[in-house]
Amino acid sequence: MKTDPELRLVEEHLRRSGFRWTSQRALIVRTALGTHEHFTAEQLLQLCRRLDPDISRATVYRTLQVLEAAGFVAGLDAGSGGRRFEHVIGHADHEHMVCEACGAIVEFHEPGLARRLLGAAARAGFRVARHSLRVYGTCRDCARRGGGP
Amino acid sequence: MKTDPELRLVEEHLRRSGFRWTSQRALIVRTALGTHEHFTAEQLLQLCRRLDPDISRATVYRTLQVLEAAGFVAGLDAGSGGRRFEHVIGHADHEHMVCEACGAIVEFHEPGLARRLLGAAARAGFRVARHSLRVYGTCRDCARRGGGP
DNA sequence: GTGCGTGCAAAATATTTGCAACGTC
DNA sequence: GACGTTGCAAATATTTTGCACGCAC
Repeated sequence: MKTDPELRLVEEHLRRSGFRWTSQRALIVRTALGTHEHFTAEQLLQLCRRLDPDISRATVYRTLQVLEAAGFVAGLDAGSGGRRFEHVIGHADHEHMVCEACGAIVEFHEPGLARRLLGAAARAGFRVARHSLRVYGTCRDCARRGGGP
Repeated sequence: MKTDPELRLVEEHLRRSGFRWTSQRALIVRTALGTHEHFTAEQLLQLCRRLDPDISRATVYRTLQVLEAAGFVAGLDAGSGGRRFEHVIGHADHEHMVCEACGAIVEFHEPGLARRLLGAAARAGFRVARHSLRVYGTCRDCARRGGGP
């Protein structure tokens, strides 16, 4: 099995924070990290169950809380159908475009944006922990198909 | 009662879109616009009930769906305890810094940001309608007082 | 008058919690 | 061995829906 440095990073951090590292948590974290899409708690549960059919829904929810508090996972703007999550590691410095026609979420990278935010914040005496940028509109396909607004 | 131009704007738009303008919708929109920051559906319901104790939870939910589709209200990253919403009107061309220690919300303006977003989006074939940028961290006062993270 | 919108209550979803057993430190 | 974690099931919380009636258009 691939030794995933990101997995190690999470393990390291959780241990240092006084959390225990269990096979369930490893599975959940590995699954979350390996999921490129944005997922709901339920979807993550189903993915995990492919490898461990006995894992409990409650464990997934509880682990997501831990991971969110630790900053390894972040909640997204949810339409209906439950909260969406994404893992944060390795996703540094990217933003999200949300297509309002088809619901697709496209990631994009805007170089230097983070630096400029830090600069603007520093001028206001603000210490930045993280940020959330979301661009709403119409994606290429929907614009072509429907014409859009 | 104050004639709220933003309220008029919403009414105008909804009417034009074929929705009916009812006393309940007026109350919900007025309340949402008058609410400073994020609220859950339940909180909005309680606020509305101070003025109309008979308004139904379902009506608030249904109206929120309409307002969200129309772009007057947007879903936020939800912690636990249900989706959070915020109203969108009047938020043009400035961004928000949110202090996680005291809850203060500081607005700031980052010149050229909108232009760069449009550029990045255009490269991806994305047509931008609006965006939402939120910077989370510690404000000057809280950093000085508590030290922060 | 024609429907959309509303209220109510019930249904469907989503999330949290109590507790005994279990596994990590 | 102590104590955080897990699974299960039940409890809560949140959101949606069916239906009869009322109101905006």
